[in-house]
Amino acid sequence: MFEITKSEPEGGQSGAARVFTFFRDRLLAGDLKAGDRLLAERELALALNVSRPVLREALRSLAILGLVDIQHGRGTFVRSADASVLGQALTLCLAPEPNILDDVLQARIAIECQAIRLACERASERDLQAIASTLDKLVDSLDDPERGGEADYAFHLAIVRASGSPSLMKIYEAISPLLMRSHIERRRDTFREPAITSGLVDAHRSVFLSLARRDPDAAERDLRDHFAIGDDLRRRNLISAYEPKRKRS
Amino acid sequence: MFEITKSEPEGGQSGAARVFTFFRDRLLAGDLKAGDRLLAERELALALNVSRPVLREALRSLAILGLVDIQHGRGTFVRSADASVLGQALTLCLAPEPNILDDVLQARIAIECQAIRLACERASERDLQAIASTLDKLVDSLDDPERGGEADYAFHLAIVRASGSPSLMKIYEAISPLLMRSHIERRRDTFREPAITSGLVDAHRSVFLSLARRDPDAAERDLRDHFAIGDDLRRRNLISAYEPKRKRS
DNA sequence: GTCAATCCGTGGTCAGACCACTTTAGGCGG
DNA sequence: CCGCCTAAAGTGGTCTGACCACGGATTGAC
Repeated sequence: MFEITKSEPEGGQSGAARVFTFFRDRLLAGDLKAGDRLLAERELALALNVSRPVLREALRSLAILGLVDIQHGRGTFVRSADASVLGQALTLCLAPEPNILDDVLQARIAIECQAIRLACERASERDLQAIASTLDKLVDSLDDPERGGEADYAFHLAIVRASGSPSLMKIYEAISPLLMRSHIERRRDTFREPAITSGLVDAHRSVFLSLARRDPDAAERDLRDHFAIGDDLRRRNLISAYEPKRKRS
Repeated sequence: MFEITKSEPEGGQSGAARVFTFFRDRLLAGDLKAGDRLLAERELALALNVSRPVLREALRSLAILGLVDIQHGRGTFVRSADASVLGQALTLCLAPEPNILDDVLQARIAIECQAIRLACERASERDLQAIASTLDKLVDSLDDPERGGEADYAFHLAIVRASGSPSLMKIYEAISPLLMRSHIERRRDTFREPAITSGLVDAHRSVFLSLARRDPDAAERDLRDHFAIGDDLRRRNLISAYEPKRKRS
């Protein structure tokens, strides 16, 4: 009669919360690997001593966090950790803040400046080639705003990847959705004059060269200059948008 | 006969997922503010045209993300955005990586170095006083490892707060749990000799002074030196632990 | 007036049934 | 013998209605 019913707290939680932490800890401990298939809901509910609705509450929560993938008619599978949920969580946390689309650039600068310092130490030849390759794409797509934006992002992402730091990488991925939105909103005002784009390539190239020369201080300085120019450009655009009288003013 | 039953996709999702996104979007849009109380589950289920279990799956997911607070016998309330869930998500994402406790320090350096640059521009007198206050606590608690650790963390947190950047702040809070674990693990090896602690105070003080002088380059340099010393210390400790023959070697 | 028991509204859980989707196994026709 | 097609089995998806557990307010007794 020592059944594990309500008489035992089991960690203080009960019901769905208990099942949720059960699976989460199994995930963290590595008992469940990506691709593993869970038992059917009915069997799991039986095994864990809860009803099916309760089990489903827990599974649904795990699914929201991207830890499992529930497929109708097929089963529930363990998923590898996903950075997209991080991005969503960050977006939710930052949502109430004003001007978040501008502020998130600060996080970007923070990550990239540290990443490029690490990259100067750690980047392999393969990493450098990958960055150089994105630089080529950037040059090729000067006249195409769409592809150009992608190439720009790819360049910076390649730098963060070259840092070899999972933490920096994950955080960078997490802020990417917000960065995208920020980028889109900025491009709405910036009409991308040719003079600017050519300077853009130069800026990227000098960042890359400093990195290839394994000079952390120079690389960070180039990167900061690059960001400062973008910032300045945005400011000037804002001014020129309001200084001459507008129709709806 | 144009009821909103299964004939209308309603965004492609159905059931719990639909309810979840419904509330999430309301949260993002600001229609629901922190502290607001939701309708009772039975009424909500009726209003949203779903059964109570389905509604509960959605609510439970929202609760996991820290967006609502479900209280037995009282009701369900909207919660203000919580960084703790961010920390958990980050921990989950980074869990499979090796040496994550060391690597997360890179993220810390990234955030703090950018934060202190911003703080040099933006910090108010009140911010500076807050930082100075934590510095005093640090001095007071030199002989108490527990309080000393807290004061140390408070000092760095105050700097990030003084940056006035919500993004940096949230990300710093997000990595805090991992930072704590990292700190604990490191202290397990570091026997905190008096000579070190005194140098620690000097390092913090010079960081603060450069910040108070509004000198971004000097402040970042001081900060990086501070981190480098800690890193070096850890390395040296590791070496001294393995260099003389150990029992279990 | 104070304290207690009671009642009501809330979330928490359960059981069983049925629906929808996917896969597979078997039968039927070629 | 091969291939297609249908039916069945297994899975998640949903619903219904009931009951339990907790918190607070109301009401009653002292």
